[in-house]
Amino acid sequence: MKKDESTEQKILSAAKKVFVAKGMAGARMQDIADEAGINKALLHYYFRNKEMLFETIFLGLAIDFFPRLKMIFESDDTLFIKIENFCATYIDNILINPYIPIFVLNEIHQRPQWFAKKVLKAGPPNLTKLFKQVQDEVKAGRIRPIHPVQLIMNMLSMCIFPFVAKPMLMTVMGVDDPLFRSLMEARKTEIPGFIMNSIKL
Amino acid sequence: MKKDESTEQKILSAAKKVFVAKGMAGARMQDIADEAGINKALLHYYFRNKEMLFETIFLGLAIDFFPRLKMIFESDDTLFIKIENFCATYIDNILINPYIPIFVLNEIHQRPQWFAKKVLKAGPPNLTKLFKQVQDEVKAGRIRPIHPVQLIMNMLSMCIFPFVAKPMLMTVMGVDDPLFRSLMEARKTEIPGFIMNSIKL
DNA sequence: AGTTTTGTTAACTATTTGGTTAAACTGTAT
DNA sequence: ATACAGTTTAACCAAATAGTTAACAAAACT
Repeated sequence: MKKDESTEQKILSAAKKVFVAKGMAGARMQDIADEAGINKALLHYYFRNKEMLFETIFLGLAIDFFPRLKMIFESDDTLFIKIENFCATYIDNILINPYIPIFVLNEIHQRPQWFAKKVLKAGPPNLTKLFKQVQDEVKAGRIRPIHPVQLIMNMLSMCIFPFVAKPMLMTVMGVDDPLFRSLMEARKTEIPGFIMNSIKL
Repeated sequence: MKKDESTEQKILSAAKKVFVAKGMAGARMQDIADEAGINKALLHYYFRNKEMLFETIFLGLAIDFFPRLKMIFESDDTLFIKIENFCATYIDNILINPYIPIFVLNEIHQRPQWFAKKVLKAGPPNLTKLFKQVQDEVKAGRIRPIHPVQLIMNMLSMCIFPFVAKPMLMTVMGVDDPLFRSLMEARKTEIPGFIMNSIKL
């Protein structure tokens, strides 16, 4: 419970924490109330029901995130700069809240249609420009031939997956928290380097 | 409901389907009973409670999976062959049940300690040999310098992440099911190629 | 055939959980 | 002070859900 925030802010912080940790299905309204240091009825005073509170949190995360993607992907930078920018920015942001990706991806998996509807309404990042840049670089003979979707998938995978799989990787590879963090810091430049080495001719 | 299976098998199939789709917290014993075409009490006759049924399913998936990993990683093949083998085998297997990775990773995220205990008991794949191979290749000057953990993370990420993020990628990138499948088929050789290009000197 | 064991069900119980109600409290304007 | 709106709480309710019971059916055993 944080003292100096307004009740609504306390609820939002608490809900974010509980939803991200346990997911929509696993989260309990009582847990959120406890975490916020308030009565459960007060939760329903501010947010009519669990669904609305969840939607507020989930869309808050998405709304916070998509514009950053858009800015990078739809900018006028070269492909190489975009890749560097994305990896550094994305990893930096996620390091602050490492469990958001698994939460978001799992909820999307639970309700793909609901997500698709919300995303289309919000105006998703437009990838056509980025795709065209890849195709142009290929045609110009500056990079090896590769399907733009495959390239973007590779980049997204290498940036996001380690966070999604953090507990598994730590167990199976015997990595502890500080090492994980420093590996991720390193990846901000490792991944762009890895990609460049692979596609540059 | 499948007719010609034993009741226990019907339960296991149904439970796997429901747990993988909805996760432990979201799955309902009634759903599993319905899916198996039996009474809910019969579920408790075969499996004392939800926790035990879940454990059976989850460990079944892990037990089915780790040995395959071990075989590849602990074999005597060269690093390059291991990478090729892993990508092709892994993607082939996951294409059959594409939602297992997000299910498994999410449950591990919910109960990292429980998972760590189970994994240590089961004897997890030993990566030291693979790590040493990477270091040797680096020393011999056959590949660019790279931390083995980073290389393995890159490979795992590119193989697994697209399945974890399937609904999001399909929405954001405008990919449909057949295209997704063919992209994944292509990745069985694309990923090893991408990695080779990046690290080969 | 009769008896015991195993498998199956309908109906039930206990608990968890999302949500409501009505009363009490807090500050503010009259 | 008092009336009043907004805020907060304790107590409560109803639905959902995991798990139990007791009776019944089928199979295996004598």
